[in-house]
Amino acid sequence: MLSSWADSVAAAEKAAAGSAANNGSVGTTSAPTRSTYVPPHLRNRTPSSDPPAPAPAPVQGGSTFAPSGGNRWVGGPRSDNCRPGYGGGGGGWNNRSGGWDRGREREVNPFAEEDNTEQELGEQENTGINFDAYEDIPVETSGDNVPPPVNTFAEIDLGEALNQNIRRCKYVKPTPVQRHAIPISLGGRDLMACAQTGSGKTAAFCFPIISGIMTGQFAQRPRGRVAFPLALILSPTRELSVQIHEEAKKFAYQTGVKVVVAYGGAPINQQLRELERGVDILVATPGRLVDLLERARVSLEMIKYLALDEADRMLDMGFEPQIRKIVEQMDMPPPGVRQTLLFSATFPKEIQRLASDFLSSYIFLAVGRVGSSTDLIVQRVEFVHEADKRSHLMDLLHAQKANGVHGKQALTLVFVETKKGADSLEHWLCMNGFPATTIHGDRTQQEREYALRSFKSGNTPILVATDVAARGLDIPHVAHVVNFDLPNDIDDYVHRIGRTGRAGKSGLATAFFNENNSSLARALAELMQESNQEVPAWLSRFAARSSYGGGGKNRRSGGGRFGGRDFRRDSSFNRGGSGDYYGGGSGYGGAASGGGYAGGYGGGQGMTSAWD
DNA sequence: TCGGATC
Repeated sequence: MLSSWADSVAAAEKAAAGSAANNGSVGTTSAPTRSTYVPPHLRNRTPSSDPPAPAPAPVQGGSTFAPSGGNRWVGGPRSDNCRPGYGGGGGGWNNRSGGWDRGREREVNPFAEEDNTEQELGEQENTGINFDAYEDIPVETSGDNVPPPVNTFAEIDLGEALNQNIRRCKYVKPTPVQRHAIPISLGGRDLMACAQTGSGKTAAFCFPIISGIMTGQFAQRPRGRVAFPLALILSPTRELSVQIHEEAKKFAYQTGVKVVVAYGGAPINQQLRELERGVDILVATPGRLVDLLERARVSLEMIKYLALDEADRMLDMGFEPQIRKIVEQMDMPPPGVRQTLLFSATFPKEIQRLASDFLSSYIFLAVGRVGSSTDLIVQRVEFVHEADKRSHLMDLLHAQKANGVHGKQALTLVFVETKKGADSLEHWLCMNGFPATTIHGDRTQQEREYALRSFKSGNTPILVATDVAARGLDIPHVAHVVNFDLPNDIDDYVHRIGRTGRAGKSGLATAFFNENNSSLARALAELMQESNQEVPAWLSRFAARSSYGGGGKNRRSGGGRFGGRDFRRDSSFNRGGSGDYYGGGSGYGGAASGGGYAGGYGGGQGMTSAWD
């Protein structure tokens, strides 16, 4: 029993060994300060020979940042016997966006660190991209006049600077979502896209935005106290915004397109200074953006592109008011004037209906996950009473350890329901000899980011997390996701298990189920069946017992193999019935042609696709 | 209910 789990992890680890590490890049992306507006495509013409920048003008509101609140930003994270000491080397706010180092105006090469990483990891790390796994991805598009997909980056005119960054990223061929979404976006169309994280969707919306900003003729934007971004990318968690920012900086390197991130929990002054130096693409979490808008430090008047990542989360109960405020009640241009791109792995139909308020004549795109026909995530459900969860987890971890499955190449991500529960489980694991850390909303931002780094590096190979880590985070080498507490919503389950099995690799997801999870039984059983997983008989019995009579609370919403379905086409939805839960079958399959491999880029061993 | 998201 136990050994079979461990074997699965071992298999997952083996398969996962190919994905290249994606260490966060570090550095500043500061364009030289200019007194007059220069179109982005004319900026940074000769970056390598840029003369040293003149001393920057004094920054409004005090040029030295002093953490006025006192210790919150100064000290390390709380000391835990489990968390390695905070030696000052790796942490600190000045580490990422470089706001403390204003004298240095040259754009830092975001690829520098990665080259080292790749060498460290060695060749075997880079041979595992499973190209075959996505030749038969099911794809559905709907809407009027859908632009045809492309098979290579070369077919798209993204401009030389962007093409060079694509080569630097070692992207060889576009992923399915990129093949479809990029031509749609370049065609100026609004888009609602269902695609799993790890399917390359960040690039899918960043490439067209960057390209559009480079080639577009935009009115001159005043420099000064108010920032006028041309593109806005919103995401539901701070860490995800950080991740998108880091990726976008790579894509925008030496294009002259300036990407700035703004999120809460971090000192705002630094972000304000970045904004004052000019911003083309603003990546933000909703709360901090609202703050900036209310302070009149950002105007959305010039927005040409609006992208919502994890769009279904952004439009659910908790976030919708803030999103409506940003999108509808400030100075954002209306749909049809701006271009709107919505991305998520799941798209409940009710949310699709809400989202259509933000869109104009949009195209719906659904891309199945990699290897959807033979799902690469092995899902297991164990019946575990509440009181037995800890010891059961311990059994799993011991079995993994006995199999030598631990450390950097086999990270274990444990999801729990509450923040207190996360702390308590982390403490308990540490007491029992398993190096663990935790990420949740009660920790300071500094602690959260430190925990994530420590986990990614393998330093703390167990991460106990709330749903803050469920969506979008790109953590290579997560071999095992444990749903210690199952979520109430099947979509959250889909997002959680999506932290493993990335980039066409396999992964293992174990869920602890008991009578408290009855309401999830049906949706879980259906999801597992749909993805060719073994459904325990006892779970089927739970599912039968808790039948809701159709499309009630736990409606299937498109997190499965096919990634969703356009609610505009779903007559049963429009009739208010429930009938077709999956919307599978008929509409799928045609558009994604395989083959067409660009070939020429990185060459040889090091080549990867655009998954990460 | 929980979780996340500004100060």
